[in-house]
Amino acid sequence: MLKNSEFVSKLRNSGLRPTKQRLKICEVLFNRDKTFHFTINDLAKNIAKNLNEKISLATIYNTVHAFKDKGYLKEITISSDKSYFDTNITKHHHFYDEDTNLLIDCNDNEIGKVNIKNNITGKKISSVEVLVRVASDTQNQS
Amino acid sequence: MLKNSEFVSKLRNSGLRPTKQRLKICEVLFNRDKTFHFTINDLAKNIAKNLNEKISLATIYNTVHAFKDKGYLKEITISSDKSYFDTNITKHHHFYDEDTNLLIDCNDNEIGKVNIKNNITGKKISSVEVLVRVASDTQNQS
DNA sequence: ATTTAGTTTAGAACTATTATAAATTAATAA
DNA sequence: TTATTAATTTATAATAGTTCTAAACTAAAT
Repeated sequence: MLKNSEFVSKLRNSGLRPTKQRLKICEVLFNRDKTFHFTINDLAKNIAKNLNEKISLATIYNTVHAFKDKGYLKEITISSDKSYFDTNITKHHHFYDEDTNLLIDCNDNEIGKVNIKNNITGKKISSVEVLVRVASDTQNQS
Repeated sequence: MLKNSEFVSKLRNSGLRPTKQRLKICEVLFNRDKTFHFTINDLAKNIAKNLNEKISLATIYNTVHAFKDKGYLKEITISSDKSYFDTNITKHHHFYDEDTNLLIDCNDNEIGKVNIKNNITGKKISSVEVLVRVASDTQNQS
């Protein structure tokens, strides 16, 4: 559990003013034991339900994007209509459960290092992401 | 170069009527030497530019989704606002060039087999996809 | 305390996609 | 063939998710 003052300096250090709204969103996102995967919609509902004061939807969008730009969140796109944010910003891969729509972090025990033998000439690799879609045995798979 | 009659049977075999519009879209998509990566927007512009008769945007959406459902196209989602379709429906991975916004197919010479050591209990893997984002050396990478 | 620049907000605007329902076309039956 | 039927196409409306706007507000600097 991070203290409020830690969020304040975290925000200040990245040139973001530690406003009431941003600090509340920090608490929701980062005061957790486990990685948190969420859509903007999830977050907005969570805030509406658990916080006394309301935060405007525009602010939620602005803040999530600001946090993403500053590297505090990673975006994981599952399909054109499902984009998740992840509080785990380390390099890692994901399982996506098609039955429950849940994203699950992988570690190196689960997916070995991806061996990239040839890169595009003149380019630098900026990220490597593996997405393993899973579904229950009985479902029809794509 | 596939013949028109081949598209007709391809469509009939999957329960889709071989309409004028669908056959035109087949030509645009499948009469190519190389894999074709496109967004709906790309395809709509391509059709508007190269075909004499117009095809309604709704039909383009319907057809691409029908082809995807029948397994003639694969969807590759890059980010929440960029979804590509791929005429290469074999299992393969992609490079995504962030400078040019181009998607490039990988083969096994470029990315080795992904080693999934532990799957989620009770689930079956429906797909494994690797996306390698690349950008020119001088750009700032994410 | 005053000023300045950044932030929040509600609601408008925009964009991509899907839905609707009438007109058209393909397939089937007579 | 022609008539019937069911699928498809179409323009447009509706929807949903996100971004924009500009006024009100707030944090930081003077």
